[in-house]
Amino acid sequence: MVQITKDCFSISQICMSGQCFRMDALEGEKAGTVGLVAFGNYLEVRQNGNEICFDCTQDEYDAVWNGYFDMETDYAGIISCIDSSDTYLTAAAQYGNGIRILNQDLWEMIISFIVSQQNNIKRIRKCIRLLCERYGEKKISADGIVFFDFPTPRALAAARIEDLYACNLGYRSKYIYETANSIVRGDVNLQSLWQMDYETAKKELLQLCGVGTKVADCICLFALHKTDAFPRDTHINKVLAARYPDGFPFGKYGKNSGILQQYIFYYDLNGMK
DNA sequence: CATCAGGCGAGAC
DNA sequence: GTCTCGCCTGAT
Repeated sequence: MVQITKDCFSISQICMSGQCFRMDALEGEKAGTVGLVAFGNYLEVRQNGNEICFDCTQDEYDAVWNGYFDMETDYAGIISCIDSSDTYLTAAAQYGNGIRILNQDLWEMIISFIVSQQNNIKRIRKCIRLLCERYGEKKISADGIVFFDFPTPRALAAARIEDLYACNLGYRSKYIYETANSIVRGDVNLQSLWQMDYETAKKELLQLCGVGTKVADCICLFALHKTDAFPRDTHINKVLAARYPDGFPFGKYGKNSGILQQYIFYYDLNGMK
C-alpha cells in the first residue's frame, strides 16, 4: 500500500478522460475504487481528496506507477501558463485539472487507437477486452484477481482475420492484422521511436496500416509522451471551429499543447458545451 | 429508419 | 496535393 498526497490528480478524471481503455470504476464492495491493467500489472487505486492510495508495494509503485501516472510533472504550473483572457481554455483546464497524460505502453496504444477510429468509447473498451482475453497472457495478481495482459505483436500477427472480426473490430480487423505483421517483420522499429522528435516519430507511425494523422498523434501523446502532439478528433475539430476560428495558439503553448488538448477533449465530452 | 462514434485507405482528379 | 466515398457495428 502506497499513500501519496498530490494536487492536480484525479483518478476518476483520468479514468474518464479516454486515453486508457483498460481502466474502470469498480462496483459493489469496491465502489469508489478504480482498477486498471498496464505493463502486465493489475492495480487498484482509490482517492479521498488529495490523498491517493495505490494498492501495491513501494517497489512496484516506484518501478511502474509513478512513471505511468506522470507523477513528477507539475500540472498546476502548466495550467497557470494558460492565457487568462482565453476564458474557454481556462474553464476547460479548471474542469479537468486532475487529468494527467499517462505514459502507456507503445504497442498497446498503437492497437488501441486503431480500434478507436470511427468508434465509441464503450465499444472500444469491449474490443480491447476481447483482444486481451483471447490473445493476451492470463495472469493472477497478488490479491488473486485474474486479469489478461495486452497481447504481444506476435500473438496478434498470428491471429486469423476472421477471428479478429469476432472481437467486434469490424473493418479494423485487417488494420490490426497488417500492423501486427509489419511490427513482427520489423518494418517499423518501435524502440527507435523514443529518440525521435514528435514530427519524425509521427511520420514513422503513419507507415502502419490503419494509422492516420489522428491515431498517430494519439500514439505520440499517450505512449511516447510527445506533448506537442495535438490529436484532432471530431470533438476537438468542433471546438476549434467554434472557439478558435483563427487557429489554436500552438506558438504560445508549444510542448504543452497536447496536455491542453486533453482538457479541451474532456471538457467537451463530459463537461459544459 | 437515419445518423453518428475520438478516421482511414483507396481512388479520382 | 486535395477531395470524396465506403466501411463494421452498436447506440440513440
